Amino acid sequence: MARSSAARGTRAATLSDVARLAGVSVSTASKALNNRNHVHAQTRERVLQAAAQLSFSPNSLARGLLAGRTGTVGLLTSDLVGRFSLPILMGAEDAFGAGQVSVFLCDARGDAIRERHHVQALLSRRVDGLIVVGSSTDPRPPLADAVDVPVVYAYAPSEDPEDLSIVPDNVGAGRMAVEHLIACGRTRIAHISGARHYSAARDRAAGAQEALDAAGLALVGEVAYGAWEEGWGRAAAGMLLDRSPEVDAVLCGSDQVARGVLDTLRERGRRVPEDVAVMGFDNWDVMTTGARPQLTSVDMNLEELGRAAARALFEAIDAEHGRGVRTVQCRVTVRGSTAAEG
Amino acid sequence: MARSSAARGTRAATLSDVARLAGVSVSTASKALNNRNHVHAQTRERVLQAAAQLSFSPNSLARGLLAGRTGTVGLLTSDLVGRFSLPILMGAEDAFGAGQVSVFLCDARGDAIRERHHVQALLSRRVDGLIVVGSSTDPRPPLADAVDVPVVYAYAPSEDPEDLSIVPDNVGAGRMAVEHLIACGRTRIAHISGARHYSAARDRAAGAQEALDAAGLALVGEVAYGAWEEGWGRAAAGMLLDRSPEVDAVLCGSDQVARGVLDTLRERGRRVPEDVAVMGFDNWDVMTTGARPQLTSVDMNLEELGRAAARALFEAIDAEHGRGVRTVQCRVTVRGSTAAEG
DNA sequence: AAAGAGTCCGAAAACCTTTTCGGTCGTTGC
DNA sequence: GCAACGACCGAAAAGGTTTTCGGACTCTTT
Repeated sequence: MARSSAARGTRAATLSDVARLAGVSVSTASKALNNRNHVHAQTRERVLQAAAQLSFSPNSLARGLLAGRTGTVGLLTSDLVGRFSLPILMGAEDAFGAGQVSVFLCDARGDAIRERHHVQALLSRRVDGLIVVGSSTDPRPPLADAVDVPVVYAYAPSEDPEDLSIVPDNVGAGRMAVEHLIACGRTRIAHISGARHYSAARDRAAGAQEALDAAGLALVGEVAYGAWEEGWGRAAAGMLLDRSPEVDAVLCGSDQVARGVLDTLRERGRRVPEDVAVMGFDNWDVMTTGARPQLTSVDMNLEELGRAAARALFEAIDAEHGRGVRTVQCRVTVRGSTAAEG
Repeated sequence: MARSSAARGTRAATLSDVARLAGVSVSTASKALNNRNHVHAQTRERVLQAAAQLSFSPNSLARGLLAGRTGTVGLLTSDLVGRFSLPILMGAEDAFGAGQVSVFLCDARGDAIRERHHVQALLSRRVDGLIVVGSSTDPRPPLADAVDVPVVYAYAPSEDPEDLSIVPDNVGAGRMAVEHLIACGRTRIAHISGARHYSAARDRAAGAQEALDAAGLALVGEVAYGAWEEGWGRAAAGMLLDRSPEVDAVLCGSDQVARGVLDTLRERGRRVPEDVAVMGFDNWDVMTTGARPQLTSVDMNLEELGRAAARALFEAIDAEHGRGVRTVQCRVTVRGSTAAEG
């Protein structure tokens, strides 16, 4: 008895068992189960019945060993707790799940040693490909090991331009946000962002500036960089109102920052959206729908990003491996904090 | 050429390649790499060098096929986006990651069909065990298929008491919370909870009542069941203050509800924690640290729960399969909303 | 009746590793 | 010098599946 638990039965049925029960050879049983050519209908029926009776399920290990393909991919993330890797992971699982692919999940915790360890383990399990999900949109070093399967970097691009990376379009997101505010009739727009050393913060600000330039507008004050926290939003909004009371819209670096800004505006007696429109980034539902009024936000389309990464990996497995950085479009989700009727 | 991408090299090195390069047989190479008995030190060295030169990594499929053990487990979750499955998943990955175990991640999206599909796929990949993570603490039906590997249910217990389930101690959490409030000197405690049809809400309320009884206190008003949302917290707090203005502490069903309660208290001019103490459940950092004042909360110890599930699965694989429902203790994380000096 | 065509089935190799068992060689003790 | 023994290495089987190839059988055609 290899398995020791009393609750569990004997070992799983094998193809030989099915063949024996059906009174045919293993090769015939295999062909019958895989709908291969030239098996008598009656024979096939017997085999199918035998397989059902034994609740046979083919051993993927043996199959993978033979085929040189396992139908598995590795998903290497850097911060499972993080807010961003999760929807990506979800999208990837989604795109794979329909087919015959299973996903190995690994969390490197931002530790290079652990990452190499995981990569080695995945390679030894003969994954068909790898998706590497970063924890911020800042570029990350490529995998340390030589990997003989395709790799797609998601969210954080690889520093090596020869690698294939799929990232959100932060510049476009900034542009879209300002365009939305302008469409709402706002002209005196301020920008309270997150931590300056994040490329996401700088890219969004750059996109916002593009849209302002295109409309012949100027930002109210400077971009206020700080932290991705509500507290920063509250503090920055206070300073903004002191210095530039004429502001009629605040673009915030994240939904959390926006929540803080909303709090300060409320306390200072500014009505949202009548006096000041507010919007954030990320479209994190728990932040946006809990806010008063509900928060307009730019959705970074992370699930779609995950799906795109999965699709790209499929392509790379089956055909040619792409290169360079591809971006995924974002979209504005309008709620009460910018729409007057909200 | 099995692999078609030009960027990738030829197929991975196999043990035969190593043996050939080292000038020994495959069996000797195997023994050398696995530190088996009776291999000449010099021979072993040659083999190791050859393996390094070819960057050989043993094929886990072949190994698993032979050993009857794959060193993989399936992690079946019901809502990957959800807030609760993630830390559990993280803890499980943590406990496994140290060893030689890899994790297959599957998300059933609460769909029974998809769940069966995933279970079948996992079984065909010959996982050594399964962890099933629910999306709420309400009991869930056991897996539909007969599974010949150990299964551990985490967060949501199985309806079958013969299964092994590991869940947070919601009753204890409610008790702890009230004990903390009492320790802070509060005696007029109200409870604004979440949706009534969640066992988590009812269990926490029951635990809270136990602690009140033990202290000879009565709840202010009834338990206010509603929804797990900030909006409900705001509304319920308003009603509470209208009906029972003497209240000096509000225990909230979740951190989100607590955030709403805090908002209303602030607007009504009640100081927190001086006039009214507030606490929540879940200890969701983004909710607790963003709040003003920062929110005291009961941490459900979900990562520990994930680790416990992983450990229990290990035991079940190696030895005997446990049964019944085990609970994981919670702990209070004190912040400014109950501690006067915060 | 014989040959040919077609239909179906089975034997065997292949995938890669581990383990068991047998074999070779040198050495030691008598 | 011979037997026994120890140290080391190699052959082979096992694990489960898929695929190729050849063989056997049936049916048709001449």
